[in-house]
Amino acid sequence: MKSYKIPEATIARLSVYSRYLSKVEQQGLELISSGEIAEGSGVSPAHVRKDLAYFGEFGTRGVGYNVKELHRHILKILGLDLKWKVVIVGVGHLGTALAMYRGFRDRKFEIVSLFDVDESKFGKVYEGIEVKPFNDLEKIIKEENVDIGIITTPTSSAQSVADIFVNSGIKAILNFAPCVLNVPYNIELRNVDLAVNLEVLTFNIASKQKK
Amino acid sequence: MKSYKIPEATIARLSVYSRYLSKVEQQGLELISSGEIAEGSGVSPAHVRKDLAYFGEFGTRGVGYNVKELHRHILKILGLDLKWKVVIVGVGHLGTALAMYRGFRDRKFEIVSLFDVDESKFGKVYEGIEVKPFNDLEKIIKEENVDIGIITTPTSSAQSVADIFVNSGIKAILNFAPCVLNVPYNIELRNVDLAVNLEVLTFNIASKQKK
DNA sequence: TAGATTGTTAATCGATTAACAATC
DNA sequence: TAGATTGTTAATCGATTAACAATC
Repeated sequence: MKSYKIPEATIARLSVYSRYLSKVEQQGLELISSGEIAEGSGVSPAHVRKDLAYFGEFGTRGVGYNVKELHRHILKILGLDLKWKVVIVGVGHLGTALAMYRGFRDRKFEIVSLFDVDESKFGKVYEGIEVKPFNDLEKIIKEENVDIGIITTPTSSAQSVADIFVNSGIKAILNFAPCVLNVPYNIELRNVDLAVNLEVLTFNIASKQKK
Repeated sequence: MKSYKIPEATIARLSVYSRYLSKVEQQGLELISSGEIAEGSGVSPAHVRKDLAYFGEFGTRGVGYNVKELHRHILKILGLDLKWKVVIVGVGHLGTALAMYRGFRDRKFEIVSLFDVDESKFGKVYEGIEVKPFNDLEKIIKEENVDIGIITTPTSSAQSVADIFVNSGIKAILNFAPCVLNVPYNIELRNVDLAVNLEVLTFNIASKQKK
């Protein structure tokens, strides 16, 4: 693996390629070209080849890529050959939706538990995942060696959840609360702001209409 | 408004600034500097000023920005002074979560209806929003002049939902199904792939560990 | 005037794309 | 050899950042 910095957009695209390859593999196709992957993923062929080139040579010139092999390589690159333990804090609609989200379950993510402060939710089970008291969060992260924490609480609690994550030795945080979290540089943090997506669309529509 | 192309990232940041300004406005603060907005939004002060500069001059040199005024300006830029009608197709966990999502309701988005093919869901009401038969989708979009359609169906149905959206004259689509949709160039399309976010994190953790 | 902070320019940095040599 | 497609380079494009003139 080469050592220059790899764009985050490249990683996001690799994830998209892998999902498409998974579909293609199920269809029994053996060989695929960068052009076909590009079409199936909504990017350019040059993009596909460049993205892959960061990590090695996976194809055969004049021929293409072996679907199965390339798929396995990409999963390995993304760390998806490993099993990842995840907890979700905040058992609202979004939290439970994520707990049951097929896109997470199809990969090797294991959702260890859900957590909430609301006593009335304790013990509830969603698709085999139990809701536990927020007070047990730190203990369980340590015991189970949880890798990733997902925050789906209201904004007001997000930072304190993040603090507990950090103290418990979690490695990465996926935050759905629309706020800026302070975490040490060695913790991977990714914010997903659902409302931003709608607002980019309204901007685009509105600017068209103004013309 | 100047006419050179505005980066999409700028729009996404404006949305974040507006949320922070909303908070600051509630606290009763009147003046704010680019540095403070930057800190509250997790970006650099230069970024804040550059982003705003695409749209005009909203501050006073040596002084800063009037919180209320700037907030109103940004909302206007994003098209959030208007009311937007939204439908959600696919009443799974994610669909209902989005229907009830505060981040959407706090803005001026009006969720007109939810739609599903499953008869047993027809007539159910989530926070005042009724689930209607998928067959009525086209009719209602036209009748109600719906602006934005959200897709939270399984991947296999996503394209056919998009086709109906397009035929019904919807202006923008927010797609949560992990697939590439084909829509005419004049329809605004935005894909949100929740699993990609987790996979960017696993890549980052995995590459650290390999070092 | 001195201090502060914006608006804008120019420099830097990084990502995308086109093109082609390598090679099956 | 001719055709095809990768891997890689170099050119282009665009976004970020630093720096500073403008100005309150």
